Amino acid sequence: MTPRPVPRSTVARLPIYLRALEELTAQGVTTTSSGQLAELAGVGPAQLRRDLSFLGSHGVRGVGYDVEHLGEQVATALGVTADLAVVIVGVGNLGHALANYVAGTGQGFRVAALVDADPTVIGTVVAGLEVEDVAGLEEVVRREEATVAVLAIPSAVAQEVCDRLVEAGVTGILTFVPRVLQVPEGVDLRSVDLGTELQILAFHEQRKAALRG
Amino acid sequence: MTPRPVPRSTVARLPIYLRALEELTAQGVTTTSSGQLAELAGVGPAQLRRDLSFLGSHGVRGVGYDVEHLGEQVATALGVTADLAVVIVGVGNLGHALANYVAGTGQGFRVAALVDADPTVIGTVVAGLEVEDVAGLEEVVRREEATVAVLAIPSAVAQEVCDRLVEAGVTGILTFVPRVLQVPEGVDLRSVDLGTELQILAFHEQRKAALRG
DNA sequence: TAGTGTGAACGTTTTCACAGCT
DNA sequence: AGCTGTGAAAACGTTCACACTA
Repeated sequence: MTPRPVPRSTVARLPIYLRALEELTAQGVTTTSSGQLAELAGVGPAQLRRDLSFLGSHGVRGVGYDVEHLGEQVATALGVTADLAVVIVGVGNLGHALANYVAGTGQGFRVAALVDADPTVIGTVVAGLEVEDVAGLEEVVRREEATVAVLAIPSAVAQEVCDRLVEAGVTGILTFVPRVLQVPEGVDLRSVDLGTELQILAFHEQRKAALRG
Repeated sequence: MTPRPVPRSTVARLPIYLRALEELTAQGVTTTSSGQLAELAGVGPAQLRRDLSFLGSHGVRGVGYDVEHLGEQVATALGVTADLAVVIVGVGNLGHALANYVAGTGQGFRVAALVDADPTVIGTVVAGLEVEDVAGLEEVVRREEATVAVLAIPSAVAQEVCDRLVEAGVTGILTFVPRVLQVPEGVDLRSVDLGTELQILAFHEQRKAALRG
């Protein structure tokens, strides 16, 4: 056993492999190969084997991988074996969609609480949970022992809410706010921004247009 | 002038720089430095200078960068100077949020059309636009001369809709569907998946827990 | 024989450190 | 004097190609 550190780029692909393995399980497939799995994941076979090698040797030469066993290994590596409590801050359209997504497909997660600042939203029930007042954010985080939060709130209040979450004990934040947030060492921040994604597409559209134009 | 190819990783950061430059403009700042801009963007000064160097030399040694001029250069490089038509497919909570986002902050984009399959949604007005029937997807794409589409629909129909979009002339797709999509050469696909993002956070949470536990 | 696991080659991205310009 | 722009070095990531083994 050689517990090498798993590279960032590999970690980013593990969830895709896990989904592919779940699909295969659902189809009743019990054994797979790096070729098949790579195809499903949209990567090269060599890359897939290299990625999996960081989790240890779980394949059988000449045969392939046991779908169920490999699925367990990937899930264990990702740390999605026990449900992680997630607090969603901001229950507009986006927060609403996120809450339903996590509540629905929640493999490895559960929506621990929903929080908003809008009095017309507080008290309503979304994804089976009553929306609570952001004023009690710290209590909610401590009550649920949540370490992960999702931010779907206006830019203007994002840094303040982020600071309060960290102060209350959150160490992982997924933000949909189009703004750079500052977090202390030891807190992981992942940012998803529609504007950024569209602008990257715009760049490639321009390049393609230039080649023709 | 040396029009070197802009690396992928640099392209991914340009939108962040553009936002930072717009913030500075809003604050009335006319000149900035790699140090200040890097701070706002959350990257190192050397990385920022290297990134900007791919767009040509626009800084002044000993002084810094002209905020307005640099903003124009970055916008031009990204291809967000003229509004790009975007079709949003799927107007559930997520599609709704995306439509409002693009319609609101739309620097470089405009929502050309909204499309859905649900009869109770078709005909309703969202973000100032009437939702159209997905049955007429191809006509909508051609009518608006849209080259970019956003997918916020159920997994089961995603590949089919994707194929139809490509067939109709779309060459850039941003998908929020948790599934690997196949697109032909020449079509750019960017994927955003909440489940993947949360699982990456779970990985880091586990690592931190292991260091303490 | 078929398919894994991995050393080695290759390509990309980041960082350093400083020459060069204003 | 101060900040940019960039060679050179280091770090990181991907792909190749094949030895190895069930």
